[in-house]
Amino acid sequence: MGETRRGPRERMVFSAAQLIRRDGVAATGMREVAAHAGAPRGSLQHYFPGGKEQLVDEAVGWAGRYAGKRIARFVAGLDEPTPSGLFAAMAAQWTDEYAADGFGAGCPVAAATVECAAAGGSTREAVAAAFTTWRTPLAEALAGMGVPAARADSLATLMISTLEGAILMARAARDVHPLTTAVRELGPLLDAAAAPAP
Amino acid sequence: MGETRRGPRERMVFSAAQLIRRDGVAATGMREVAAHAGAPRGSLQHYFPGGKEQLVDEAVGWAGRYAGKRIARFVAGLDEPTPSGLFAAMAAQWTDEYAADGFGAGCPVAAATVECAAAGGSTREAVAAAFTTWRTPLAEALAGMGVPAARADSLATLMISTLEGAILMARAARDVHPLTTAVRELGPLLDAAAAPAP
DNA sequence: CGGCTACTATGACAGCCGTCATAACCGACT
DNA sequence: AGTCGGTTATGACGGCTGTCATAGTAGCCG
Repeated sequence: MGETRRGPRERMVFSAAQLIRRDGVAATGMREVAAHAGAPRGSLQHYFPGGKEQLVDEAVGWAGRYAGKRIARFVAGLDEPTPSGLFAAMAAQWTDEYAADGFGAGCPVAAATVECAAAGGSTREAVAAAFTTWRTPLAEALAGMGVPAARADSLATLMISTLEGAILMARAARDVHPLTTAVRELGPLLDAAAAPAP
Repeated sequence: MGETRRGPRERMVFSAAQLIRRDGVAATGMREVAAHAGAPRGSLQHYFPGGKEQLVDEAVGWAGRYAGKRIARFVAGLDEPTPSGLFAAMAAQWTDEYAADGFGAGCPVAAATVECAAAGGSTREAVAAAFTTWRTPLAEALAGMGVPAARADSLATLMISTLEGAILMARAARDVHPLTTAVRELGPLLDAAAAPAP
């Protein structure tokens, strides 16, 4: 475990991310977050004086850092480092979860983007930062696999775009098909970019 | 105009779709929909006895049919019909809107998916149907351009996934870059699939 | 003219929300 | 022993939500 050893503050951020990626931002209540984290309700205003917006922002930031750190782990787990293998590992995280626990949850950053991008609060900057903390290590990993620096960032953006969209369609259809299709169709393109120029 | 000539019922569905794609499902109130449509509040329970869920479902269905019908118009507008040209036209609809009106709105189907996929109501089936209504004519258009039937549906899924994800990242960053990147990187792959097999 | 249907109008209701105010606990330090 | 800062506890508040009940109006039809 050790999970429950983390302080109540971090547990609430984690719980907020989990509830947001399942039900969305608006449908996730502050009281619900505290209850899910096993934290006292009174701690909410103590740890998050900025209110719900601060809690959502931190949950989004946590998700972005989590995704960014996973990149290195995925690369380390590959037999031979190829862009298509990395993308397949990223998608497998979702197909595995959907096969094991059902299609109940998506990406919390996507949820916050859909619900808060137009509102103009600080959450829009938080989601932008989260995508950056996700894309940057991904682009660096691609560069380390031989992708020219000029294209690495573009392909990283493409990979995240396609993955997010495939997650969306998979949840809608309750079928991992969009995810497996994305891996199959995009793989050759990614590896071709890593091949040494002729 | 002619727009205002449509009955109040259709106007409310249209307004619901517009508000949902901007603020999300939960943040869009019934009273707000009626006001936006210039329709009397009392008509809500008359035209939508199924409540908010019915209204959201119909808004999602409308959006799916709209996207499906746009495919034929895009194809008709191309100088020479190629998969990459079609994808570019689909993305251009978003880059044009974002350039003209800002990044205030996304895809209503995506919003409904994020917020209602876990709830288990009828909306999840509505979003699944909407994606099908969108993907089917797209796959047929690809097949008409020479893409083998077996791959047409996969590429259609890939195109919608990537487009939805790029819309998401574009709104987060307030930058159309993800959309233009998707078109540039995915174009060659799509056209290669339409080339006659060697 | 009566009546019937389609639509509109309005107010009330219970429920949940985020936020705030206030007070109590509690371990630590001197 | 005392007190002080970091936590927790609890209740209240106003506002908004979806939904319902009820009454009212308009217009066609016999």
